[in-house]
Amino acid sequence: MKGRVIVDDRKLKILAAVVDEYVRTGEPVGSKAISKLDNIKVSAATIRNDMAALEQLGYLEQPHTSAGRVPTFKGYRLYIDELMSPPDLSDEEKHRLDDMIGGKDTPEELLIQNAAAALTEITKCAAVVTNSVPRFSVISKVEVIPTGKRLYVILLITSSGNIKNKACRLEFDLNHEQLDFFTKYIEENLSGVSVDELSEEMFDKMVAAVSAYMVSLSPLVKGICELSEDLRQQELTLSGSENLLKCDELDKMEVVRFIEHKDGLSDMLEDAFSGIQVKFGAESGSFAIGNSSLIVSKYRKDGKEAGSLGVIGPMRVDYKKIIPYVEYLTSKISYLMSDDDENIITGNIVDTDTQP
Amino acid sequence: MKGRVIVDDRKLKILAAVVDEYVRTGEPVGSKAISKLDNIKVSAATIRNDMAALEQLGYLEQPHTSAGRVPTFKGYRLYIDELMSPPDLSDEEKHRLDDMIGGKDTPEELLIQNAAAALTEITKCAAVVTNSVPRFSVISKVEVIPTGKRLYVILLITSSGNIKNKACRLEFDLNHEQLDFFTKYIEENLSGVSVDELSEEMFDKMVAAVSAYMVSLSPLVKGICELSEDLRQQELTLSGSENLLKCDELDKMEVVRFIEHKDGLSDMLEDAFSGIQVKFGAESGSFAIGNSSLIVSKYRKDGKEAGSLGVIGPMRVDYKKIIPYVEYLTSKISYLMSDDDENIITGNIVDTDTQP
DNA sequence: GTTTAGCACTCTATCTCTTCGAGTGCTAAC
DNA sequence: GTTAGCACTCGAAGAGATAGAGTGCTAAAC
Repeated sequence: MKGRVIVDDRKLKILAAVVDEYVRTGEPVGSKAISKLDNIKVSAATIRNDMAALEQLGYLEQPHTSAGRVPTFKGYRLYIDELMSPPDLSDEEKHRLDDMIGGKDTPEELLIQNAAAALTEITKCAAVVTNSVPRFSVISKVEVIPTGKRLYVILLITSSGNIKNKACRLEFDLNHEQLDFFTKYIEENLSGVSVDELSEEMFDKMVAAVSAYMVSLSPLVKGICELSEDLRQQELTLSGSENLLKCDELDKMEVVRFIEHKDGLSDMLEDAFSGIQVKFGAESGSFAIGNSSLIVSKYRKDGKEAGSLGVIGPMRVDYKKIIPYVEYLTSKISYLMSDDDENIITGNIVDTDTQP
Repeated sequence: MKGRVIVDDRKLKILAAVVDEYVRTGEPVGSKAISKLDNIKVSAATIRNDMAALEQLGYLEQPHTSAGRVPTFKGYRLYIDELMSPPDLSDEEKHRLDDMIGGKDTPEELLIQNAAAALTEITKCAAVVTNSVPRFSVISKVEVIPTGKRLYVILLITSSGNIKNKACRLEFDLNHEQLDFFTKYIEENLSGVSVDELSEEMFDKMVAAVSAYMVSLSPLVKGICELSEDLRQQELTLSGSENLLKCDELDKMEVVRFIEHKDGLSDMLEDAFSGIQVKFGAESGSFAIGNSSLIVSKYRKDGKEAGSLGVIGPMRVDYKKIIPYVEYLTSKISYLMSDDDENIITGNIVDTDTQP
């Protein structure tokens, strides 16, 4: 074994070239192919030496002795973080995306669905979106509405316009006074509370307090508790998953299991910090697909993180092309969802277009 | 070519045996394998002749010249409609199912979800259920709840316990009187109206009437109209879809596309008439999976069709086993959903005999 | 006329063997 | 430090060869 291997500029250039070629062709890349590239001036033999060094450093690997090199995920990581410079989208591409996702009057729900559809179509990968996360919203209203014999509907509304309801059957009917007491109590305890703060213990206490007044009220509190769980649960939509099955480099069984259970996806999306990020299946314990990569970015609503938008594909994916798309879409969605003039509370189904 | 080929009893018996064997083993069935069966007394040579005849008639086919026979979908059709006699479930099996789905006090929603889960587990196929269709239910309550500046939540509740809500933004805030007027008007016009009767024209008329009082009320009516459309739309749940992906005989791409879009499934379930039915993907244009089969039956609530329950698997599926399960579950669900004192219609053929 | 035994034939799946070529690492020369 | 040349390795792809399952047909038996 020789001494320390140094990563010089040429080696990085070669690494980038290998990744580009591999992404383009899907075949392991040999020294000869690299030497033919315009921006590489050295001979195949030199490249061979450098490639051997890059392999020793863990950036490249050989499927078998007499094959070309393939980037390792460490190689991709370096490529993405340091070597690659994705070009800007052309105006034409931007307009195309704009047309696909909708405008200010498009409901948020539809906006992110359209964005997912656009990503699916353009990238030929799977797209994943999460709903506007209601974390930063607060409970704005709780109603209990009698609808039949011992039957009540609970209505929970948040400041972000999320509405949940649930039917609840009690053992006894409530008279006006009791209903009033309950509604007041709940309003006092929940109004203005952030969705994030709602906890099981909190509801346990409320059950205790309410039961002291009237035992048979506790199912209502439990109902509200369940609704609040629904609220905290962010919805996640995976679309274009058939594209994942078309990828030869992904294990079909893993893909199938992933499509079914979406293991670890929610965490992966949640964990992402600001800006665009690329994560590899290999780097994450929970995210199930081995050779996959997730390109994800969070969109914002009125300056606050509201949800994520991402593309799932094989590790061998055209990052240069996809990253600008995801970046553009998230910023566009952030813009479309935010209110320039006032802080309007728009729910996922609010119809702002009120004229006939 | 010889003269007319006659389908005698023995040929049918052989066809049935071929289907049974094929279902059991998954391999093309040869004459020898059939001749070894206890209930077949003739020699392999005779069976060969009969199988050739069955092939000529389109009931069997050969994957290639020197392979055994496989049933065509026409063969399955004959088998299912005429030849097969599924055994009754044992009491043990019935109890097992009873435990799995719940009892009279289980909410309807949960009841059908449990039934789907049971079918998924037992059959190792996918199960599909549709919600109790609220067609026969009536609007029992409409509420309009102010929740913010010019923001209202509409709540629509049906007699069957279905609850829908929607946020709606108006151009002006309503005062107490206006809200009262609107609520009264809506209650008068919609209370007790069956979900089935709700029509676009009806709402158009209401928009006109309400606009005469106050133009900016019309978004509320439109909101209610949209909710009523939601009500009419039956919900469809596909569970255990990973089982479909495990089937070698189904095309993975088709399955994934199907899981994602559920093409044609709704129609297939809706089309079914009374009693248990088996449909093949090959027979239907819209239903997407080629070699699949759908075993479906409708359940009833108080004598009226309320929803469907079915199993989706490969055509090579153990009909003898699955059909009794689906039959039992639909009749059980029909029973559980209906009030005991009313006439209960059970079984695959309408049973006018109502005594227990 | 129907059924059966026997036999030649067909076709696939599987294995081995060979060839081909891409790509490498190493060495020696520049 | 770079390059040309060369022997070597290894997998992919193709060609037989073989085995086995199943058939269709014929002629004999019932």
